[in-house]
Amino acid sequence: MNARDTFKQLPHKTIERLSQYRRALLICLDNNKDHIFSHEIAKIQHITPVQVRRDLMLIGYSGTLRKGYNIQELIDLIADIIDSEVGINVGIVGMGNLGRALINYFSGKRHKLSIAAGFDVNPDKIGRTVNGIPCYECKTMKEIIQEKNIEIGIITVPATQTTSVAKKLVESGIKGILNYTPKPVEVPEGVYLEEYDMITTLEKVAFYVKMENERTADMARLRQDQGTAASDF
Amino acid sequence: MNARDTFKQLPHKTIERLSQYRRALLICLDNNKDHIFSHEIAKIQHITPVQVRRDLMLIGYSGTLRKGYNIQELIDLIADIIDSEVGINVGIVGMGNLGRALINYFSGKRHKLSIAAGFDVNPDKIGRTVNGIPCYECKTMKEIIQEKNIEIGIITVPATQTTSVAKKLVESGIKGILNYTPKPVEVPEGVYLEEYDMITTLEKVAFYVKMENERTADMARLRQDQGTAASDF
DNA sequence: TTGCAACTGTTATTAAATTAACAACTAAAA
DNA sequence: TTTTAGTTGTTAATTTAATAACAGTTGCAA
Repeated sequence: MNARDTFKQLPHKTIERLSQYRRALLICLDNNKDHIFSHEIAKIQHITPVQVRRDLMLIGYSGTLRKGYNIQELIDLIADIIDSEVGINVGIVGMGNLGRALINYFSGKRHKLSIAAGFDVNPDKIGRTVNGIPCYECKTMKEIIQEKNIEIGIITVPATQTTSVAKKLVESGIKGILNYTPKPVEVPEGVYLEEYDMITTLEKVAFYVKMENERTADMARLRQDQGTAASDF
Repeated sequence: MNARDTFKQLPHKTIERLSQYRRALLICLDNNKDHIFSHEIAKIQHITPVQVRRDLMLIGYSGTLRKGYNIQELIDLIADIIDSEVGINVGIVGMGNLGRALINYFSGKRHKLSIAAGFDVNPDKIGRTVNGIPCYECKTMKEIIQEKNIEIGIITVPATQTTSVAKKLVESGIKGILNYTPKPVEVPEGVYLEEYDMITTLEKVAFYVKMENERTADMARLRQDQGTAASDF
């Protein structure tokens, strides 16, 4: 099995972490560091050093015993694995607050992954640019996507429009969809789909905050009871 | 062990899915449905019916054999589990595109979880409201958070500000942080932290699109080779 | 009324992901 | 020179999550 086939079998979670490692490594590089230890990466990512070493083992990268991992080398290797050699173009459907946030946030960060177009139905937005990215009319989606060789579509429209936008993206020959709306979509075999709902994440945080609140309340009550019992003597 | 203690031990993934089930169920309720089958929920969420039934088993909910699950009952039960009885207030630090997107997207969706305040350093934003949510000066964060009993903070500032904002939130007594910036933060024990980086998700999609592209290219090459071989006869 | 198809609920199994354990090595300190 | 502290790399064990298997139930249709 060649290297490329090995990478195909990397655990999904490892793929996510590699992206995160690179993000952290790029920051370290800016700070003029040249080497980094597994426990340093681990601390940044809130995981264990073993996890880091295991991931790096899976991609076949070796560090130096007392110096750790060479940051530039590791960045390059991660790029070899997760980036597409030819580069991939991305389109954002929905140039509202979230669409614009993504563009501003993303632009120029990864040169193998570039946002090539935005789409909207609002005439005020069509024909203008956001951070250099042109906004097109939704009607022209198919032509633009094929013309600009866009392979990934990000959906940031109101939930009522999600289904029809997804349908249109699929018809345009898109290969991957990232859906940021709360309305789940269906895609045919061969189109990779990732959905993210911000409410779910917020509710998860709220749940664990609630748990913690109840735990501390229980403990306070327990202390109180013990206090009362003691004073009964 | 009482019901509440059981819920504490629910798998993390189940918690996330419960939130997603509710989201789907609320839509179904709007469509005047009153019952739903496990395979229907499963299809919406892109998971298996068994997974759904297992999750519902874990929360101790039973459906009817030929009718499926009562949607309203299930919504109420999920609310009992994941919502805080008293309600939880949320603050958003950073009223840029992403912060505003969250407010618009979220407002009024869950009555046990409400965004109570926004914070920014930009004088143009301070004192104004977005969708009814007032924007305060960052300097007053601690007072506002304590005054309004805000327990969760969402960070949507530029990455350069992430660390100092997180520090300030912790000092203000926040219980949970949701960090949407690409810069990881550190929090003390007892503060629940969730981080989400949009670039990671996009890179993941790009990776699997790349894989699929290579797979189809391989297959095309294979067909070509076979064709050549056949024509050699 | 009997059989069948379509569900649910639960246990058993498998798979994925994480963590633990530890050997091997290195550089610096004693 | 020897010891020690601190690393990496890897296998083994454990935990968590997902899937399979299937018994039990119901209502409809033959």
